[in-house]
Amino acid sequence: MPPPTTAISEKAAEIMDAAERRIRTSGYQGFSFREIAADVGVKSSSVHHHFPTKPALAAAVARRYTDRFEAALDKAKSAEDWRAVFRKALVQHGQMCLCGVLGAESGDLPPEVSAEARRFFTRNVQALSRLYGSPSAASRQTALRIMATLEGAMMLARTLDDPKVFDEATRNLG
Amino acid sequence: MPPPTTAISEKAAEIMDAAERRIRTSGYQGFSFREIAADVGVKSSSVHHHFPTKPALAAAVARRYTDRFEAALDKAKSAEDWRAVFRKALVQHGQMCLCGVLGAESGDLPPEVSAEARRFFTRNVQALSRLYGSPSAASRQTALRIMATLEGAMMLARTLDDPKVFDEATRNLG
DNA sequence: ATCAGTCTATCTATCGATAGATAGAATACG
DNA sequence: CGTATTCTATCTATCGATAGATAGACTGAT
Repeated sequence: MPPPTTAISEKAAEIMDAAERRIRTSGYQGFSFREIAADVGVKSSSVHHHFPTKPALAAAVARRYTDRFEAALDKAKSAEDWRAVFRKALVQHGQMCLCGVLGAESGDLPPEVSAEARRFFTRNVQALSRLYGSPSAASRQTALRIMATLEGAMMLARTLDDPKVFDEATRNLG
Repeated sequence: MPPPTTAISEKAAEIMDAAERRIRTSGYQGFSFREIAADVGVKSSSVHHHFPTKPALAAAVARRYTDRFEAALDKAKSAEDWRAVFRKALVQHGQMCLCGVLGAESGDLPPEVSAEARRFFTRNVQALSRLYGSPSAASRQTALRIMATLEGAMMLARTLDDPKVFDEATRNLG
């Protein structure tokens, strides 16, 4: 038996990889089916075969990103652990948080895409606030502040093209 | 005499207003000369008359934004004052920080535009760090952290479509 | 008469999306 | 078994719309 029957084909996963890379670099408006197709070595019509529309592709990419992010945070016990996960996303790929990019242009995104960006932050703020005791205004405030600092630090580090900026901006988070 | 001879014409200013609004909503890739032209009631060729290229227009808008921002911060004496300026930009116009949007897509921006985004953050981090004593690693770290939190909070508030998120995320900044 | 500002008209390039064809693998049937 | 059918993935070709940009004519104020 081949690897346990996957929901999506290998080619579809390659397409999502390319789309994620492009979106995290240039934003939703900044990628095209033709570019993605060229990245994976097919024609744009083949990309449409796997993902009918641009919003559908972007939403699928965002959903997978959120899933992976939550998996990586599964064992996070402190703000420092969260910082490490964000740091890895920035340094390892040299790129912004996917949902941070989408959030920045959220004023003009197809509904299905902005919904995924919203979902990312809603769920992560909830998870983060659980580290700070029972649900309360105080724990939510702390979670929002930390999430804002992490996302802003990624954006600053990318804009100033210096990963050290992330480390400096996120010292003493908790 | 019309209002004291301005460097740029009134129409050029209108064009920059429209461009700023569009960029803050949709990002650099998300606005076009035709849209801007329609916004101010001219043809796209007239926009080209005032600003030869798209990068030139975006860079001019970013430069003006930085100038105005620094003017508004002229009398800022505390992190709380900074917070108020960012808050006004978010609530009054219901939009992201222009340079926050540009920063998010800074991986694929014309050089003259990403240079303006970089300039915004470089100058503001310097100014902010002056509030925290003589130049030092510590004052710079604090400035970077506060700037990251303010920008991230704007993005979160916009994505979650709730201005209160900004207030919660930026409580106890200093 | 000059000159800034606007217009019409047009160019080339690219966009997202669709149609129709084809090759090959998988599946179902007799 | 072998044959017929269906599915998957890709291709070529094309659609209408829109992108940024340019050339040249017109208008109106100084």
